[in-house]
Amino acid sequence: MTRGAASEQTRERLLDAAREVFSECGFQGATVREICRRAEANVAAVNYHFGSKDGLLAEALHFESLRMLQDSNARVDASPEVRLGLFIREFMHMLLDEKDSSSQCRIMARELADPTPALDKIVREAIAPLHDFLAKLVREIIGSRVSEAELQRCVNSIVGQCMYYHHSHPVLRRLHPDLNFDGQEIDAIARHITDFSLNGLKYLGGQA
Amino acid sequence: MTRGAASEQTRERLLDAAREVFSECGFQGATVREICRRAEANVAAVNYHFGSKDGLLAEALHFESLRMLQDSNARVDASPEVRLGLFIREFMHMLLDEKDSSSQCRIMARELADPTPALDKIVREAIAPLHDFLAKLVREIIGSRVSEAELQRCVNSIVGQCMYYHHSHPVLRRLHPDLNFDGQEIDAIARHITDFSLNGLKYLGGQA
DNA sequence: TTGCCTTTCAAACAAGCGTTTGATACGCTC
DNA sequence: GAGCGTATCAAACGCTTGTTTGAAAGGCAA
Repeated sequence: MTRGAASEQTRERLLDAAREVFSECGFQGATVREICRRAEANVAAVNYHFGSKDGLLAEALHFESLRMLQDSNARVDASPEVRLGLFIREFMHMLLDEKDSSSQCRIMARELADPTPALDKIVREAIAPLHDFLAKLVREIIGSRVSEAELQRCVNSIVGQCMYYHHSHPVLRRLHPDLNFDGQEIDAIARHITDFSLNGLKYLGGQA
Repeated sequence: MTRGAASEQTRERLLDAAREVFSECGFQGATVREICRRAEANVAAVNYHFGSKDGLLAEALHFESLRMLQDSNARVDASPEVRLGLFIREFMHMLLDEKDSSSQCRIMARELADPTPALDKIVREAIAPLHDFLAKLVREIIGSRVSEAELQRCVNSIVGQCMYYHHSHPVLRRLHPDLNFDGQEIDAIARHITDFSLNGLKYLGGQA
C-alpha cells in the first residue's frame, strides 16, 4: 500500500469513529482517546491529521444527507401537507433509528442542546437551511394570513416536537419502560407529529 | 454568630450558587471551584457539607414551585383548555425568564438533554409528575377517543415545544438575531404553543 | 543502496477536574 | 480558662483531559 493511501485510510477511520462517538456522547463527553481506540489509531493521530479535537469535529461535520432529504422532498409532486408528512417521517428515522448510518442529524441535535465551538458552522450549514426549508413548506400550508414571527414559531413547534424524542430518549425510556424505538414505533411517532402539526397549523390564522 | 448558624449559612450559599451554576452550565460543565467562588466558600466546603459534587446536586434539587404550579392550576375553576393555556404560560416563564428566581425548571431542562447520576430522582420527582399532570389535562380535552399511547405522544408534543425554546436558545439567537426573550415575547410564544396544541389536539381523534 | 519525508508510536506534558489532608481558628461545654 | 468538636482553609493528591515530543518505521525518489 502506498504511503498516501494509508494515511488517507487513517483519516477516514478517524472521521468515522469521531462521528460515532460525537453523536453518542456529545462533544464534551467524547474523548480523543476513545475515538482513536475505535479508529485503531494512535492518540497523536487526531492532532497530526486535524490539528485539534475542534478541528476533527469541524471536518467530521457534513450535512449532505440532510440536504438531500430536503432537495428530494422539494421535488415530490404532492401537496405541501403530504410533503411535510414525508419529511417528518424520514427526519425522525435519521434522528432515532440507530441503524441509520448517517449520524449527522444526531450530532446536530446534540449540538442544539449543548453548544460547542462548531455551533456557528452547524447553524449556518444545517439548522438555518432546515428552518428555511420548513418555513417555506409551512407557508405553503397556512398561506399568507399569519405574520412572519408566527410562521417562525410554527417551525419551532414542529422541530421542537421532533427533537424532543431525541433529547429525551433516556427520560422517555424511564417514563415508559416498555417503549422501544423500533421502525414501527418511529413511524407511529412521525404520523402523530404530522397530524398534530397539520391540525395545529390549519386552524391557526382563524383565531389568532 | 453561633457556630451552627454560620455553618447553615454556608450550606445555603453553596446550594444557591450550585442551582445557579448547574442551570447555566449543566452538571458536567459546572465546576466545584466556580460554585465555591460564587458562594464565597472554600473548595473543600462542598465535600465537607455534601460529600461530593453528586451529593450537592441531589440536595440542590427541589421542585416545589413546579409542583405548586400544577396544584394551583388544578384548583382553577375553568375549562381544561383554559387551564392548559395558563399552565403553558407560567411554565414558559419559569423556563425562559432569567429574572425568574426558580432555576429548577432550567436544571430539569438541562438534565433532559444531558443526563447525570441524578436523572432518576429528577424523573421521579419532577418529570413524571409533570407528564402525569399534562396527561390528565389532555385527557379532559380530547376525551376517551384516543389510545393511551397516543395520549402520551400528545404530552410529548406539548412538552417538546416548550423545551425547544430552552434547549435551542443559543441557536435561535443566531437564527433570529433581533429576537430577545423579554416578558412580552415569552407571552407570545406561550400563546402560540397553546393555540397550536389545542388545535393539534382537537381534531386528532377524527382522522387518526 | 542511500537519504529524505511522511506517518506512526509510546511516552510525557501541562492544565483542569473532584477530592483529601492536616493545620488552624473558634464558638461551646465543663 | 482548659479541652473538645465543628467549620474553614491552603495545599496537595490522583486522575483524566487535550496536546506535544522525539524517536522509530517504512515507502519513495535519487
